[in-house]
Amino acid sequence: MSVVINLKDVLNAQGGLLRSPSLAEDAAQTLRKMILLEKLPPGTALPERDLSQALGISRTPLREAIRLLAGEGLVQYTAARRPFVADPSLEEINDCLRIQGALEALAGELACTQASTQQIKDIAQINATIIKTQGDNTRLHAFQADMRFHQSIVKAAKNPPLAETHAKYNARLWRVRFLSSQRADGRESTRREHHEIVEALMARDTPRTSRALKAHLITAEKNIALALKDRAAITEE
Amino acid sequence: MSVVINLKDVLNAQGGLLRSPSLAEDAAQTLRKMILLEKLPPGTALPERDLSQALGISRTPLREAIRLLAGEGLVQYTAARRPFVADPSLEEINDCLRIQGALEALAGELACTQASTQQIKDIAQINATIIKTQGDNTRLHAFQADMRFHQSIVKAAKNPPLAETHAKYNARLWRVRFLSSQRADGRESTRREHHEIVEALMARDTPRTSRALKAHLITAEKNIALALKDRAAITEE
DNA sequence: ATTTTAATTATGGCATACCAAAATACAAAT
DNA sequence: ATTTGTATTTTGGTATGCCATAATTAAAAT
Repeated sequence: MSVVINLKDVLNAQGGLLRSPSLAEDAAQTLRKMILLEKLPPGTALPERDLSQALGISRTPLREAIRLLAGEGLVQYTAARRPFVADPSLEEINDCLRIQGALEALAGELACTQASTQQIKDIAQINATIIKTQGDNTRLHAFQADMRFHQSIVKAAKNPPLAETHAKYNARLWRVRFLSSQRADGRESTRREHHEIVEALMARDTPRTSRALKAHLITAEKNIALALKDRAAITEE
Repeated sequence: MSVVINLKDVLNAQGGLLRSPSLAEDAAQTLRKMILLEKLPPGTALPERDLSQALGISRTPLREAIRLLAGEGLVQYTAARRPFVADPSLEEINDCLRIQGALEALAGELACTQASTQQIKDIAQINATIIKTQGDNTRLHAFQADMRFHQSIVKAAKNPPLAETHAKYNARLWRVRFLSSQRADGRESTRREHHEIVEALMARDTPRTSRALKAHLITAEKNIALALKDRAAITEE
């Protein structure tokens, strides 16, 4: 008996490259962006027929896309099972941020013992890039760099389910975090906290890393509360 | 303009009672049980046609059920998108247990400040019942009581997304935890650790509760490793 | 004018049919 | 006997149609 190794399987094992996405996954990605950029504002109804027609696909894959987003918390259902864009209260956002904080703290702890030196260097490198390009890039780019920073830490923890759950909460919090990243005042504390996280990681100091990441998420909580308050003031003019 | 309050909506808001489950949800529950009781052992292929026929439904809701289970990590897909019952390695199980540990620790911390005295009493009560009925109930009942104990703590944290994610990892770990709960030797340490958790909660001592829950999950990790080792020895006879 | 009730429409749940790609079985060649 | 090439079957992805129920509108009754 010979062991057959399929090239495609091997490639796909590495993070699902190569595999052409289904219409449902495409649609989910499209809808995700539309929700996060508030092209589909919170509370918007998502009728299957209209949406599928708008995206040029049939109801079946569109339905599946909506279920995916519901699994991420971006879409909810009414009692009559009608899907709509989730409109999380500040409380719910804070609930999610606390979870994200616990997940990142765990990731940081694991990274202290699991990460390769190269991975820690990479994390430091990403942070250096963030500082250097501060200002000249668009806000969107800066924000995405920040996401990469946190993702690289989670990745260094070498715990795939953790990465998955973390990614889910990232998606769920993307919109409000993007909102809060627009504000200039939190920038300095972000820079300082990132520095502390990198230092703690390089020292492979587990409790310090954990503390630094938790503190960072608490700061995020404060900034988001301020951003939403500002926004509410603007909206009701 | 009058504000219309729909009775059904109000009832459904309380945890989705009343709403008759869809065929997909029914099927998901059926499959969940079959997977967890190893009626569908790890690695089993889950062809849509056969399964839907076996359950007496069409492919559409069956597909949806499979996606639900995939979202919980109970089902995975091959590179060619063929679903099969997940067969987690000991490593992956431990990854999940660490996440569950972090989630429960967070829940315990939140419960210390958020839980009502009644809720903490309830938690203590559930634990008392576990101790009292130790032995005379079937192992399944004892196991379910243990689940209720942990769930009641998470519930007391008053963080719905946390409860949701915790429930997901519970589903994912159900099978191996059930397996390990069959072993008699871990029983005494479980009893002691449960006691410590309850004490810490009643004292509303945040760090102590956190520590107690983390320690409990580490014990679980050890017991599960032993249980899987035993089982492997039996299987290869 | 307001409330009830009936008719209409919109919407999600489900079943089914078709297709392309993957897996399998089988035949031929070496 | 092993490998290669080809036909067949299996399987997931997608589109579509029908149905029951919820939402909406129109009509009728008070």
